[in-house]
Amino acid sequence: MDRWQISRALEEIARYIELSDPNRFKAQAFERAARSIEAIGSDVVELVRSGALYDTPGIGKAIGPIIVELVETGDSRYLNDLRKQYPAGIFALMRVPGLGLKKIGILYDQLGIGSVDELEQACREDRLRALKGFGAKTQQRLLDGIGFARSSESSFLLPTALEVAEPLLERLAKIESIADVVITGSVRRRLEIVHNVNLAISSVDPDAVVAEITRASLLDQLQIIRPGTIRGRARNEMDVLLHMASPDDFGVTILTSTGSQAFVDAAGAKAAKEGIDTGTPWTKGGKALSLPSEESVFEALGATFVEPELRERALPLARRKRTALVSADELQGTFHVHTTFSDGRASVYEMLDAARQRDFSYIGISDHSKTAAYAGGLTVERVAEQQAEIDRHAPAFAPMRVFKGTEADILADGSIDYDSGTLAKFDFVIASVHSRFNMPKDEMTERIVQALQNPFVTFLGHLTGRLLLSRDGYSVDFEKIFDAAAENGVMIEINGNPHRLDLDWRHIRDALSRGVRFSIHPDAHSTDSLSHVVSGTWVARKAGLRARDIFNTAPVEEITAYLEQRRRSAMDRTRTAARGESGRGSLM
DNA sequence: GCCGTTTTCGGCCCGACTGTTTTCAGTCG
Repeated sequence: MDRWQISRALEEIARYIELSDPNRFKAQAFERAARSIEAIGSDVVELVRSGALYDTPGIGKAIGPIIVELVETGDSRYLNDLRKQYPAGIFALMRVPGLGLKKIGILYDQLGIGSVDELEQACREDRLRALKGFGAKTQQRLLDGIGFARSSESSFLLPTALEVAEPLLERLAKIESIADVVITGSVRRRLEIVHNVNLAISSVDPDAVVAEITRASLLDQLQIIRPGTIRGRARNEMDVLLHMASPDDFGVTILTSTGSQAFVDAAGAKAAKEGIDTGTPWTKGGKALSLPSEESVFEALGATFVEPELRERALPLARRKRTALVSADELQGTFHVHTTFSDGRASVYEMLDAARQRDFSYIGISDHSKTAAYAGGLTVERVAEQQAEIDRHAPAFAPMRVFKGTEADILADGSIDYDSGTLAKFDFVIASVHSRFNMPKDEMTERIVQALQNPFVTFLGHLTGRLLLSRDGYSVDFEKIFDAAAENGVMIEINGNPHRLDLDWRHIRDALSRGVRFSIHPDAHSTDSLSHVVSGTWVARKAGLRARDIFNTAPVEEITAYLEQRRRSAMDRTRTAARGESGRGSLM
């Protein structure tokens, strides 16, 4: 077991303990141990062998032996015993909004509720109200949330689907009877939430392919759902669809199984116009066409290749200049990176090192501001310490430029969580909402617009605050915010955290047309999550953005000049405003 | 369960919000 697997096992134990143990600090101890194991730089096997395990923070005489057992046997009796006490899948109840582990524990102990179906039944029979801590309102709210829980059950974040699709692709590619295989479907279109994984397979012997997949048990519950399409189940319960094609049909199968349906329909219409009969195989003038690649299909349609990310809707297919969508390797650097000064898991040094390994020519560090106490937000004194720490390490990473920033809370009244004097100490300021999410739309819009007018604000962070599959964004008037951002020269962040992907690509075109500029940020809380710039790039590509629409594709000189100029002008404006104030008799 | 220049017990990042209560517990960020 590697440290990630061990960390997941400890997390699972923590969840079970929280179900049953009134002492919440016990569960928290396992959570902390899980974080601690993730954070170790070294190999966990080596950690156990050397005995340094017990020097690791959060690991003592109870958790230590569990880790040793996991390392040595790949299993834990303690965890297995816990698993036996509860029905499999009890944690699916966590998808019901308003249900946490404590309440799930009570529901199971008192009423034997271990699934969403059983919860629904109990609510309809009015049985929850008898429980201490549950009332009529809670019962109704849970009933209302069941639909949401069900709809999210077969929904997966894109990275989860990629974790299924990519290893499967590798294993399929090694099968002798398979000539070629590619990932298609909504995963290829880089949709943020997907319901299944699709692969197109080229083979002259489809029966042999199925036999081999069965033999190697790559998927469970294999089933032919229509001629040429096989469905199976991945270990994480995700549906996988395999689209079989002969080598001459492979291009068509890639296109049709990539979708979207609207785009495929548009391609069908164009085919009809070109005199192509879209049966299997495609024929023209009674002659079968050989279309081994997607490029050859577009060629036959007399149309330019359309990037998969842009295929959500029916585009008119024609010959045109191919759009050069922004690619992740065009990003010269990024901003919005947390460290252990607030809620990040890696130190300033480790983050800078990870940025250098990605060949960034600049990196912007930004920890939370003082109001975000739950995330270890920085007091003004801590800001000074953090900046000193950055200054201490930055020279060693030259010529990479390190920018000192903050992710400052937008408070309920629209003000920023630091005064101008403190804000002036930063190279850049990301302003984000982290509290009071359920404000009425007008108030929330006004709050954000107010923040955009603060001259020190460089970027607007995760505009809607949504968390995919768990929380809708706060309601805002997008047009007003886009206009205010454009007017005040504040860039809108494309937050690449796969749980956020905020701003949504569906809104980006509108923002762009209103003159907004974008910057792709990872919202990194660990060295690994710097890679969220890649998922951020997916969003930008789906919105059709090119490199020139993205701030952080610019070279370091340009970025430095821009940030310096903007900060100077903010300081000038603050001084002018202050003079105006004192002119009216207030003391400064 | 872990931790300790306040060491072997009593704390454990914090606050808003909600629904349940009549002083609080759970959820969510």
